[in-house]
Amino acid sequence: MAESARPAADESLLFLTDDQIRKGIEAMFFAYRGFTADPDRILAAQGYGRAHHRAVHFINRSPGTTVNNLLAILGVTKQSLNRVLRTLIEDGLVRSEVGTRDRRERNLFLTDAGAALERELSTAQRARMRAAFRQAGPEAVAGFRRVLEAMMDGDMRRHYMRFRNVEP
Amino acid sequence: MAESARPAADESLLFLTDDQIRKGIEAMFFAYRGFTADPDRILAAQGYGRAHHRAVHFINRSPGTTVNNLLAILGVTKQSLNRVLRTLIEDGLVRSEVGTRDRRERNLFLTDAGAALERELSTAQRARMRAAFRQAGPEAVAGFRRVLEAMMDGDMRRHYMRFRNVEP
DNA sequence: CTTGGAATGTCAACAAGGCTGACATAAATT
DNA sequence: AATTTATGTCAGCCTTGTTGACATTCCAAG
Repeated sequence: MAESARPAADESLLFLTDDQIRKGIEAMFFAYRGFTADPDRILAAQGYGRAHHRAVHFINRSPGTTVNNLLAILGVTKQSLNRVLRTLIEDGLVRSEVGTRDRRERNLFLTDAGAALERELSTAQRARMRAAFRQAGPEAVAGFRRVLEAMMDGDMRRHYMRFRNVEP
Repeated sequence: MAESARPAADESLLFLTDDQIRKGIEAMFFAYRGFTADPDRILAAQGYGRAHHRAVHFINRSPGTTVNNLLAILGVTKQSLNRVLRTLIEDGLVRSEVGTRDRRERNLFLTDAGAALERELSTAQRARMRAAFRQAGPEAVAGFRRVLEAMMDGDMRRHYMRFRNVEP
């Protein structure tokens, strides 16, 4: 805010022009395609889809999670999740145990085979993310995270934040 | 590789640890939900889906674009796109004109009604993006864009970059 | 001019993965 | 004992993706 105020209006807020925002929207669209491309290929080769990936990811992330928990995180209906979960259990990738605390609940775990698939998917996805992070640099990564966190719905931000607080 | 490699490994590369990368992956997942949430509500109320949004968005972005062009950008089959396009044309949101240069081609335009829907969708989506941008600040936005661009597939980056070079 | 091939559209069939509604069961809670 | 909760399951519907086959239109090369 020294001698000239114009640069402040023209430059400091340039990132909020409609055109910049539209660029951001399209960046999000195209980047998400890249984000899912590698796992999609692996999944398709095994007869699975993104829904399976999501389930496997979050079961791995908090082993022993319940069906209800997963429903809240994934934001789908139980019927939809159940269909996916059933195939994963039948195929021996997920193990469903009757809850100890509350025997109505089912605690979900990855089997060794499930963990192997998770690792394969995750490795591919992380490789791309790591390459993008490395290319963009640490400050860009911090900014990336800040913008994404601000873009989440409140509920989702809650899940994103307190994810590790799930009983083992 | 000066006297101490530890600081470089511990701090400067912290953003490349598996845990940081996983955080980035989940941020991307949860943020994309927020990204599409508002348009999804508007679309559902009118009996449309995301596919319609995408078509409307990119026709608005480059009026007169051809079906083939759209196919390349959206990455779906012509049959899939055609179904969406047909309903949009029937509903009077999109106008399809026989190409002048090459009369096999169809040039696609939004009608006034189509432009109105586009505006409604875009306004909602931009509002959220703008709020996120404002909250995160200009440097974060620059980082956000850099990471997303690095995450795109080559093809998609091409579309993202030279988008305005479409004949009018 | 004829023919080959490209661009587009259309029909049919199918699958994944969302959704709703209805209902069953077991277990916890009141 | 009655109710609520967590889960599973059946049936049916929608959107949006896929393949394959085939027609039409029209440019361009022979």
